[in-house]
Amino acid sequence: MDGRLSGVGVVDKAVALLAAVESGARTLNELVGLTGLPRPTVHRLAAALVAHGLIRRDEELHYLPGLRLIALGRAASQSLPLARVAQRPLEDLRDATGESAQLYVREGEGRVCVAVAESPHGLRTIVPLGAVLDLRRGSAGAVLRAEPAVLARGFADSVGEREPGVASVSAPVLHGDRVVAAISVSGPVERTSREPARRYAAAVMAAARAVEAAAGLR
Amino acid sequence: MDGRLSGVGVVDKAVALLAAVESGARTLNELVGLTGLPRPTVHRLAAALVAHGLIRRDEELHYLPGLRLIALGRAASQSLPLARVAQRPLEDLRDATGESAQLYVREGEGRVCVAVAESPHGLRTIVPLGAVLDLRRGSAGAVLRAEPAVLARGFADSVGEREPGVASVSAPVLHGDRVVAAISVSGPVERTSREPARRYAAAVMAAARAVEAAAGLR
DNA sequence: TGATCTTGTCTCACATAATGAGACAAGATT
DNA sequence: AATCTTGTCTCATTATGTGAGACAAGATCA
Repeated sequence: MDGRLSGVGVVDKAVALLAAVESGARTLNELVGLTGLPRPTVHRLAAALVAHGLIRRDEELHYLPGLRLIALGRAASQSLPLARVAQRPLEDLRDATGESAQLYVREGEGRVCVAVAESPHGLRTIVPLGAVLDLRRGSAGAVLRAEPAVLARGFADSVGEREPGVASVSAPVLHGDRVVAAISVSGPVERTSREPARRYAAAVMAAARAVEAAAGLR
Repeated sequence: MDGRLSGVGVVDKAVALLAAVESGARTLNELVGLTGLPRPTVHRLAAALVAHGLIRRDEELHYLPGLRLIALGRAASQSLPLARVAQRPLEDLRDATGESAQLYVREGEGRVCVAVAESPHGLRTIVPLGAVLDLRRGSAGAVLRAEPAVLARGFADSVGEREPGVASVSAPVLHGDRVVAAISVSGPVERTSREPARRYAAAVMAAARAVEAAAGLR
């Protein structure tokens, strides 16, 4: 369960249920365990979500993410033109560096991966689309926090900060002087070296410029 | 707003809000108009959803689908192994017929498109991933309703039934004697002719068998 | 075999928690 | 300056969601 509060209890509980189902809970009692809610409450709320297609149940009565979420997820992706427009630059960046490239946007106190281009290597960084990461960690985190030092330099790098063994370099995508997104390359330190910036900073910044141009940001 | 009731009012309202935002409502009053809910209620509920990332607001305070939905949508897709496994057969079917191919599963009194392979033609059928269609219409609807006549024949066809000008042929994907999905080709009647079955039935049924094989259904 | 868990489900008395009319400030139009 | 229209907030009211507990049906035990 994620502990956020919203002022509307039912919504908190319903979202906790969605998160629990997303994270693989299948049986009623698993949902109860994961959310900490009383069983009848889980049952009733889950039933309500099922009625709306946000949760579904298979023939064994297992709870699963509802198919309605597919369309909602699509709508969310499409509501962010930046993600669509960044796809090409991301792929170029991936091809130029050989490493996985991602686009992140800030979301409250976290950051969300909204576009990816995966490295062809067998050993590569994988950040699932939609993944919510810690805003306090990683080079993309530093960018999205709009750290003055980072903005002055035009990029940020990190080694094993968010996850051991992976290094990354990120650059801000700017709209005027506002950071609207962070574009990153990341890969295993074995390939990227302990000073990934030296190798990748230029390419990442170029990609950021490409995204800005494609998005028509001045 | 979709008028479904679930027994938990707050959930109904929250879902109505998600639907409204999905369908493009951007301002508070648009949400009010679309859902029929009182303004303070919309405001409070929307704020709650924003706190959880299911809705987001841009710098102009417009309401937009929340990025959290991206991950949930992914989870929903992945929870349906059939969709992943059907991708190849769908593409083969598309290539064999030149028309768009879709996989539908039943969801309550509707049907949801869970996988697609789009025709290369300029004029083609487009069914967005996650789209919820009428179970009562179209050849895929007949399949998912498990109509005896359809099951006996092994396929269904329709011309201009769900949407004027488009014809389709669908076959059931079976698990034992249970219909678990419908696989379809559809295109403009100008190309498919008024008797699409003659041309496509065999290919669609073959695709259904391929999906069953790939999914390990006996 | 019968006893004991553990499922999912449902009811219902209770008070928490959501409600929504109304008021407010701040822009935008007039 | 007067009038809409935004988004936002409060607060008295009670509708609404709550969850302990009971139930039936399997599963697993002895």
